[in-house]
Amino acid sequence: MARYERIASDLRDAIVGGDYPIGAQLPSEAELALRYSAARGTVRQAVALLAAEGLVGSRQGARRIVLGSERSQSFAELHSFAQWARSMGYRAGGTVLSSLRRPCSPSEAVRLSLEPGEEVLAVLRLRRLDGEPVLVERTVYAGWIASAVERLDPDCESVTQELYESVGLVFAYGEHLIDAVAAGSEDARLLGVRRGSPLLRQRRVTTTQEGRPVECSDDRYRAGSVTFSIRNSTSANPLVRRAGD
Amino acid sequence: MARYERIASDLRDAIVGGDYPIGAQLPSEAELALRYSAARGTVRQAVALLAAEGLVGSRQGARRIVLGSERSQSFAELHSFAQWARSMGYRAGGTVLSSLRRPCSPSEAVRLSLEPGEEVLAVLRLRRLDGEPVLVERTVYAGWIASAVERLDPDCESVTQELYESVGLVFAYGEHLIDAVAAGSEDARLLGVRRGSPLLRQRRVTTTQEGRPVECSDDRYRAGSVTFSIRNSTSANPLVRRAGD
DNA sequence: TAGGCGAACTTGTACGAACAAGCCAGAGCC
DNA sequence: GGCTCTGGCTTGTTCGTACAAGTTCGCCTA
Repeated sequence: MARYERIASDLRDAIVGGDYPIGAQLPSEAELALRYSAARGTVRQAVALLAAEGLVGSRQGARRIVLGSERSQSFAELHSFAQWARSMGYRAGGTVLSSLRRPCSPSEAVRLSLEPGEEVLAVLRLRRLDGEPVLVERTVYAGWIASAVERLDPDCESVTQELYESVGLVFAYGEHLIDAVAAGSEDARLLGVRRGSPLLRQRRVTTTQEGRPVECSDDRYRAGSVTFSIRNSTSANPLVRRAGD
Repeated sequence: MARYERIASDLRDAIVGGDYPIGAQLPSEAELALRYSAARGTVRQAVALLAAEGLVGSRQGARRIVLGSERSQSFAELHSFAQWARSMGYRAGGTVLSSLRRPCSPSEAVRLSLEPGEEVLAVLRLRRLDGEPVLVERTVYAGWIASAVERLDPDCESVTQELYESVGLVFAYGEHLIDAVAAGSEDARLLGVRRGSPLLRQRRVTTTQEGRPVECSDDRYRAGSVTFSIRNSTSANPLVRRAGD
């Protein structure tokens, strides 16, 4: 673990633990540098990490202040339903309802950087939280990873983890589009809600470390089961609003 | 404008302009440093900015790669409906439907760091995009800013901008919770949809530069009108999934 | 031909220094 | 008392250096 990560982790623990309540000031960079026997640049890397997490805010000339005290977790939680569920203390379940190879559609070709008509694997999964169905996942995998996906246990808990362990595949980058839609008849039947009732939809495309697209997915959460959360500031902010499509 | 911001802006333009298509490699830090006559550290700050925006990805040892080419805009866009609409080329409209001083509820007291029962200003606004109603905004302002809000034009386009110009108030930090809900009867009437139809809800709390809460709001978008978008990576990611509440 | 090895390249981490720019509180003035 | 102004503190920006760690690709060998 890098030095700046250690410092960041230390400060994060102090904030989460209440040593620095919301609104309080953090020690100055100079003082932290002294305390950890590190250069000021290293301390700055540490607090930049906390700022990116939305835990602290900073303005030139003034001491850094604590904005929040909730631990926010990383990419894995957003990408992997199972890992998120586990970290929250829930029991995640899942079932593959269908799995089918077919030629990709034009829009899938664009999103997955494939040739038109190239073969993809379409999988429909129902995910459960403590036994309750909360998520319908319609995922399309690029052909080159299809066979590894097909070898997975249909009731496999964490697809992400299994793919890492079996073929060393790492999901590294993702783009996510979030909006609300009405439940279709299949959604309604699977989630146990009425047709037309509100669902939170997350469409995503995930790529490897090299930037190669692996899968795109249309995930629909039962209303009330999941909320997305983000902290931002004038300087840093990755979440953007878009016109509907 | 700082040097690293100039470099970042330059690279961003090149990416958005197609000089570096998705999947392409960026020049090495050393080469960029040479090209811009800057130290490597400065170049690193620049590309870190692009990485935070999700435009490029990076791994130790390998060249940085381009992940996306869409310009993502900042905090202002997420916070201010009018500024976002303008940047997208839409005409934003808005009307204050009601404005009322009342004691704050217990939950509002917590979110706005107020004493229980302290006075707040509750405002109901309907927002339009090119004339079409797309957003119902239920905002609660802390008492200390209430009179400035009441002085605003009821049809004022950008509350954020007006408050900055009239009292110098800057919205600096925000926390946002995003989920889906069914339209209530008031929502349905105002947005022209059926009761129970899906809405995208964004609940937010905004604070000043000093970390002092200014307002909290419950915004509901008509389904299909707006999508939230985020890019993330294994290393940087502020958007998290939460259990429903 | 397939596989392994290594050298060159590239990004990550850390240090130290200097100056710029903004904030804040206390001193001093009206 | 209230206002202004200044000096010290704190964060922001930039430079330069050095080494660590990971990737890539060509070369050599079996």
